[in-house]
Amino acid sequence: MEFSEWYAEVLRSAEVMDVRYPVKGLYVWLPYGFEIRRRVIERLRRRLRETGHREVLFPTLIPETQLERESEHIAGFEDEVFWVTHGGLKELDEKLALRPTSETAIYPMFALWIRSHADLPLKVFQIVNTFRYETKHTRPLIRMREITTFKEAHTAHATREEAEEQVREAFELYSSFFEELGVPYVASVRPEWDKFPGAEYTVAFDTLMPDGRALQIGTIHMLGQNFSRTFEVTFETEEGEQEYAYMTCYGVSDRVVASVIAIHGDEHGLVLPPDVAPYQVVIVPILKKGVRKKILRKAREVREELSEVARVKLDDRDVSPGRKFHYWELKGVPLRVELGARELEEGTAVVFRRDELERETYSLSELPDVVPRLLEEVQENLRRRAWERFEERLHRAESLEEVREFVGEGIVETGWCGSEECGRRLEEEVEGDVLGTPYPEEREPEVERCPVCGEPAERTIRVAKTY
RNA sequence: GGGGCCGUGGGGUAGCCUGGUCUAUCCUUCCGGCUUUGGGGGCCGGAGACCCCGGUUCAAAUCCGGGCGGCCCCA
Repeated sequence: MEFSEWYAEVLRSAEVMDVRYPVKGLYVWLPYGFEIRRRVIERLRRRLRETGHREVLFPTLIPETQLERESEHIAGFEDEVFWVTHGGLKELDEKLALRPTSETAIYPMFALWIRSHADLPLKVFQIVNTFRYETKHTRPLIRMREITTFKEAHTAHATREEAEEQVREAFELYSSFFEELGVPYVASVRPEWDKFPGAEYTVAFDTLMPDGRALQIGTIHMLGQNFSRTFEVTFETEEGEQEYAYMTCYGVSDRVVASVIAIHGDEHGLVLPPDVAPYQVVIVPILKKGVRKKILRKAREVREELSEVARVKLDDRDVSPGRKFHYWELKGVPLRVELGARELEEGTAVVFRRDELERETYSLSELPDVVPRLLEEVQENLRRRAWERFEERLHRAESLEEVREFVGEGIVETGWCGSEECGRRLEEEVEGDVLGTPYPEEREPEVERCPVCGEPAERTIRVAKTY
């Protein structure tokens, strides 16, 4: 089955999202999907807090004059901003933008909050929805007009070095976050022509969808003093001078959930990493006349015991076991415990692993030890498997022909002389997008020559078809 | 930015070209009942649809125009 088709089908049948909301690019999170989303958010929220970021919440609306203060920034967004133009029947004196991103909402407040070097560093984050007037093929969680879960952090620092250090911290933070979800990635410094509007440079994380196209799943922007100059974010140094703050911002969107779904899923449906699975274990009692009550009683016992070590669901609906098996596989529950007359007699249970689709029998008494161990194994196995598949599709190419050959089926690395002209030519020649150069910066490029001009390569450059 | 295809119960579809027994097909789903339950069980009964607006026509799911929505290809 083709990826788009599979993806749409899984979102629907596993009840992640309902795509039937009657506005293009807007979708409804269903309870099951919402639980996955919530767990993904919580993991990132915890990491941000642990690294000293404090959570805030800014308004959704940004006045036009404020949004347009940074010219380069607004130029990058102006054709995709949603505007609120009326209050009731009255036209507003000043239009209000639905935030396409929050820099211009947040930094004027930074200007008020930051007075002295003692106020720095300032590190905040918020988890909000943002809006983009997408005109082309929208897709749930991948390209939406309302991004429902933008987890954006904004920081201000006294020195460039500290801001650079913050970029590295953000890189570590996101790397471990993606690792935890088993989502493989490469981090690249985006080319000049594709950086965040208004930033000095942008580091982006890209993963690969099953169809071979790259998906940007996170970005880190070094803003330098660009925005602090525009928004007058100044502080008094120890020497008593006024100086502009050095700033960074970074964010991850709903796409991270899309990548978890797409990367781990299989022909049976979702395969959820135990860390973010709403249920980690489902108990399916196999009821038979006569012993029905006994089996149910035992199943409840098992549920109580396992609840100490995992999130457990007992499915005691009056439908056939086969149907329940399919249902919970579709939902991606990592482990299934099957309990029937046979097991009851032997004091055992069958445990089925969603990732490998394999069964094994354990004694009931060892289940509380086995389950956490298996959950860890599933988590690790998904991560490892995903990385293997990812690396298989990381290609190296010396010539344009080779780049062209691989560009539809993964990320291609080749040499680059460093000129924008060659970068853009490369995109045209191979019908792909330049993702950028490796971050952290490599010592020597692996490919010796730029395949476009033939000059010695200064950097490795990555190309892929993108979403 | 350019081009193409499509919209029928909750999901997937037949019908549309050639307007009229369409009182709209089939599968699935859902509800009630009985019977079942070790990989989507069976039987009986029931519920549920022509995207919206306008036009052509005696007559529109079907033809025409627009809107909204979806999918695909190319740049």
